[in-house]
Amino acid sequence: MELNPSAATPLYVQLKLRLQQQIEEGIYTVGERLPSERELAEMYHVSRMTARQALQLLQQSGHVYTQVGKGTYVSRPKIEHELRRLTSFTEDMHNRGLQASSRVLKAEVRLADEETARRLELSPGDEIVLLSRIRMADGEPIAIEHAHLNHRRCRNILNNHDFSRESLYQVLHDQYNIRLVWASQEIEARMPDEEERRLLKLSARTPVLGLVRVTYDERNQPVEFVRSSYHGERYRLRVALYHQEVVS
Amino acid sequence: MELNPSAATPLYVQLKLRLQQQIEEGIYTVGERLPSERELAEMYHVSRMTARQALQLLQQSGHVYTQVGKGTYVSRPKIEHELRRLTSFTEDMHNRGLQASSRVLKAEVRLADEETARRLELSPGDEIVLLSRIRMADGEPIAIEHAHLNHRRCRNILNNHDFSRESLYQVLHDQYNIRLVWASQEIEARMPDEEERRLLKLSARTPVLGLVRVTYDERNQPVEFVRSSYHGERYRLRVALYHQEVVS
DNA sequence: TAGTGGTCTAGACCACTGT
DNA sequence: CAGTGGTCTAGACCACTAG
Repeated sequence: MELNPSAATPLYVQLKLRLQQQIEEGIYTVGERLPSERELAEMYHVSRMTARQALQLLQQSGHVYTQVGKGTYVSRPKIEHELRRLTSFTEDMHNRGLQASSRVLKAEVRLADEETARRLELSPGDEIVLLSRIRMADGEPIAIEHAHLNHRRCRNILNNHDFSRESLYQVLHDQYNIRLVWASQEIEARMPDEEERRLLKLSARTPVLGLVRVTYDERNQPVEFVRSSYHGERYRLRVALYHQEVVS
Repeated sequence: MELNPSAATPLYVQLKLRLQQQIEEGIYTVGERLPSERELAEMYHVSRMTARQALQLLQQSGHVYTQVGKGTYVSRPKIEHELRRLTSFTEDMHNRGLQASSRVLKAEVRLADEETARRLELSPGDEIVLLSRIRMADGEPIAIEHAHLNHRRCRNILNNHDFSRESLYQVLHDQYNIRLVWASQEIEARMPDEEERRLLKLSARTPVLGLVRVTYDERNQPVEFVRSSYHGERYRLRVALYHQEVVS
């Protein structure tokens, strides 16, 4: 029942997690009203503002919804919770219960062409890192992925890593302290070119899902520009869309 | 300079909008530090908590980012801000500078088949509304869209509306008080069937972008199940992905 | 050392919901 | 009417950052 005021995690986060756990355990069921903000404050010996912050986190994560004058209620569980997240290929396959592996096609420093420069907001001729990989699930080729990075942000990244095993996102985070926050993604259906057909072992009439993604850090600076082609019959992309904020 | 304490919009929203406007006007430029929370509180005669809430809104909308011990800084403007949002076809086309129009293929009440029942969390045989439309941009067919709704949530919706002109989302909101909050979307590349080829005027080797979307209201109850096929050469989907909250 | 954002408290008034 | 969430105040202490 008690929260730990001297712990490193804030009280409102502790309370959020506690309530989330109780919802997941069925102590509070779908549609049921949670204790009011004032009751929670009393139960857990915190101020009402702290209880309120916990409930706001729960609301943001989709576990509860509030009704003015009535109370806070448990939402129906969200399916596919992980859709919210920007995931790596490895995570994505893991979520699907498949074993991810990769083969590196190219890993080199080169000069940015016009499109890469535009997407990464560089000048043509600036140095970039190109990492091309075939992505496989349970040994079957699923996608070809060409990732372009601003070389200035990740010097020597190709020297110390084996990207047939390591995650690019993980390395960017751990070694270069680059946190990827959001991505803009364009998706199209098209017929594959000769190389794609060969590498993905596509039959004559199988299209590919073409993705172009630019990933940004917390300052909205482009970090990564990826062009990838997914096997039309073996891959289905899943995303979540949200209706945004009341304000503005 | 002054905020209006007696206005209907809360002070922190007023302040958020004020700051946002100043950022957009270039009064605060990219990378520049905003006044501190305490300074804002003094400048606008509000408490620090109120100023803080305004800054949190600005952060959530991607206009600023904070650094502990340093301050709050203006982010680089986000391109394609509208990606965040769950948009209707009409809005989508409008954003692309195209004129949207529709032709209704079917509009009827029928019994749910197995998949529709599963997606809308109904029992097979429950009544649903089926609305099938061809979507056009500047007169050219872009997509075929089959929308399925739980008939219980929107009785008589087909009697009073002309969905070749009206927006389904608008009607659900205005007349049935249904607010669509988020959607789970599956995307695939595939070859069209005979009907799709005919209706979308596809050449022999043009694939389609197949979408399956389930849209949920604030209680996470499924409202709409849509199956649509987009012309592979005339349409490119754009979405934004986010890396989710620090807290679990 | 001074200033920053992050957390937390203990109050207050408001509009809205149900009985 | 009593209870609810939404807003707002005026303080406080903390860990972190910079000069």
